[in-house]
Amino acid sequence: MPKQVDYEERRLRIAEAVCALIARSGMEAVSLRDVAAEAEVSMGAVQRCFRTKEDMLLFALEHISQRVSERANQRIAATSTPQSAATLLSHTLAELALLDEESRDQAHVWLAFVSHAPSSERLAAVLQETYGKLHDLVAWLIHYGQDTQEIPQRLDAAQEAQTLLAVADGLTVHVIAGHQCPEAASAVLQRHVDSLLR
Amino acid sequence: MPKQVDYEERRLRIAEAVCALIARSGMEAVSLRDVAAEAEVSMGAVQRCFRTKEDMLLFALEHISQRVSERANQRIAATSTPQSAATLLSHTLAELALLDEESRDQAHVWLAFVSHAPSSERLAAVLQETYGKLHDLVAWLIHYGQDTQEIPQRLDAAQEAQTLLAVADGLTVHVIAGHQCPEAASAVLQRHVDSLLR
DNA sequence: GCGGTTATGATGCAAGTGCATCAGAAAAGG
DNA sequence: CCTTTTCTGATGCACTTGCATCATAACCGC
Repeated sequence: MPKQVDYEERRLRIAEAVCALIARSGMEAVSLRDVAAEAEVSMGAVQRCFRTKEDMLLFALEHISQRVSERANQRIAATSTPQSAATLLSHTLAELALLDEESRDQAHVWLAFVSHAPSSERLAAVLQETYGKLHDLVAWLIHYGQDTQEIPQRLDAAQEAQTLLAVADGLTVHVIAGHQCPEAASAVLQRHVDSLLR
Repeated sequence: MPKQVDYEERRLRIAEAVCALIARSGMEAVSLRDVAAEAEVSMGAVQRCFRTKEDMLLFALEHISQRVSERANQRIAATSTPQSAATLLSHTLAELALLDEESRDQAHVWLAFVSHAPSSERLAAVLQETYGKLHDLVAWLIHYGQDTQEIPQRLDAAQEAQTLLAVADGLTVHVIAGHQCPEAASAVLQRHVDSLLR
């Protein structure tokens, strides 16, 4: 039996390289050569992992989608010390808004993919699915808050989730566009969550 | 005196072509040749109008920034039949969210520029300025609503303006990403404006 | 007309693109 | 050892890119 290679690991490594490149210099700066250099593999290796460039981008998007979702989910599951539903909600949303320094790259990448969704049906499908999951997550958190009496029953969880997600994404846009600093965005988000309570 | 040409008009024509291309197939599909073809001028003409490609993109961004701002401002100024501050606010925001069919292209273009702002300081500057204007506009509208007693005095106009803008932009993102249809987004926006009244 | 100025668009060019190809390296079984 | 099979990375290729060049065309005051 001949040489065997862990393709999954390499794919991940390449996906990370793609994200780093997008974050650093935008999506149109992503070429197979640059990706290979960034991932410190040869171009041939990249081509072996992904049949086409689009496949590669798609995988990278799936990768960061998964990372974002997972991070939010863990934040909830790993709540050892039981927190109030309100803080859980606001922390989760702050995470989803990708405001902190170390998520900045992911925010760039995410936005880059959104803005290219109209030109690629496959990208659009992944985005749609991820947004669906995030919506369900936020809606669930609101329901939870209603169960603990922190959030008024009269509110429609699904509708409020849409608004909350929109606020989070809008703030991401504002930060990337330089219209707001992350701290101000964080405050706006917090204020809006607070307005749901009471 | 030799041939004279209306450069301003041609620049606008080219800017429109750039926007059409971005909307149709994304920002990395914008090449000087394609722009020239779309604008139905020769490549030489494009090069004469803009020293570099970046200059061209910058002009295109300024163009649509101006269009969006102007449209919102006109909506307000041209209110012959005096409307309630509330409907004025919600209509203006619906316009800013670029939800209707004919603004869809502008939404794509806007988002494309935002996602490239990190790689170009000049683009970022234009975006920042435009966002500043839009914020002031929305804040003014809220103040106006407070003057007419439609919006509670206790609300901080500047803060609510940030949130409203974020909701609008977030919904734009959601529509482009295919997570919501324009009608649903419109409803979310309307609901959030309503929550400010009362 | 004519001269002088400006605009035009075809062409050239070097660099970069995604993808295909293929001689050879590497590894594991015989 | 050698064979067999997988993997590698350099190279080639056709194409596109942004930008520079320049002979020619278009124009207007004279």
